[in-house]
Amino acid sequence: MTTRNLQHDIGKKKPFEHAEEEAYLNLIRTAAALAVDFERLFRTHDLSEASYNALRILRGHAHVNPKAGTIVGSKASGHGLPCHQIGEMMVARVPDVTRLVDRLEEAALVERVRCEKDRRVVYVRITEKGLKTLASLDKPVIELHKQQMSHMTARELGELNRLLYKARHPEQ
Amino acid sequence: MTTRNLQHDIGKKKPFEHAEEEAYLNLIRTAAALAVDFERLFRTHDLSEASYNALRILRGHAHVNPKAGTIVGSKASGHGLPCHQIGEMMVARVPDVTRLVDRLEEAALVERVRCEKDRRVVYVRITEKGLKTLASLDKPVIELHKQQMSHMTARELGELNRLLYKARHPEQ
DNA sequence: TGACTTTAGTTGTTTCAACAGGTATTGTTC
DNA sequence: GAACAATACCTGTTGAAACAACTAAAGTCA
Repeated sequence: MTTRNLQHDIGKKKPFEHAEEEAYLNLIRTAAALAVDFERLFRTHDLSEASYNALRILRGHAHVNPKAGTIVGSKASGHGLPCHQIGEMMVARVPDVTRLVDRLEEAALVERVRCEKDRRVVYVRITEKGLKTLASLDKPVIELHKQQMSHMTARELGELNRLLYKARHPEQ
Repeated sequence: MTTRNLQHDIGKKKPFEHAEEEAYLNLIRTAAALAVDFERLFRTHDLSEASYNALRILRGHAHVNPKAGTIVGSKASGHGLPCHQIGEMMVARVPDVTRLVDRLEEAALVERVRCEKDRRVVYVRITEKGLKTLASLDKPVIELHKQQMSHMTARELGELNRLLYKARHPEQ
């Protein structure tokens, strides 16, 4: 058996000179390959990976009635999250949360509420429609995750998580 | 010591229920974090990650005089690579090689030659200017790779490469 | 309290990615 | 060899990412 690796994958003639370079390209290629499937899934609900991510963050910080799955509190009371906090929590930094929220608001998946205490701040809150959209995606998303990683053992997934975390934290 | 992981990284309140989901988000986040540095580096030479990648592919398939670093063969003879092959070899699939090449040609980093045998095909060839641009990036790129991965052991890099490769090849 | 800095968000502009549709050339099949 | 399909690339259009400049509000400090 010949060892298959990135070099053959991309039709590179010579082996990689530096394992660091190979790791980087491997990372980009794998991330892109897996992301394509999710992009396609999200697009069936007119969402991008970024807008889905933002919605997930907002759901995680909404006051939801666990039984009914509805939002607790009125538009004015139960504030959501300030724009800049959304930006900080996104998996991939988005340098334009304003327009990301614009599009979500356009689709009535979120709503904006100006903060009265600090009038610079705008709270963003997920709507019932946003919750429903996410709910309809929950199962397909988990299933796609499982499908993509079905051939990886639990130990491998754990090790991959550890190495990926370490890779982006040089200081620790 | 508390174990730092993705959950704390993105300010998630609950731990991940599925290791598959965590691995995916870890992957996207790490790839984005590392890519940002390269995007910035490439942009100092008016290149994107995609156009740099295409240039690297074209250099790998050019007939270069190893001593002088110049291109062997005239524009008409030493053909480069057909557009669709470039697309196949990119680390991240680009569904529009034409305009990627358009921009590179605009910047005089590549040139196009229509294939005489099969007139559908257009060969793309890196120019001397393209080679020079790449050459000036070679050292900074390698150094950035090393810097980003300086805290990873050789064993960890090898394991990361193995796991990433496996992650995107469910069939094997 | 008034000048300065910082923070939060918006707006304007340019570039690029994504998708679909179109044209020219070649391959295939009856 | 004519009709059809497949391939290779180009073009048109739309939406979104990237970057910078801008406005408004709040904090800082002499």
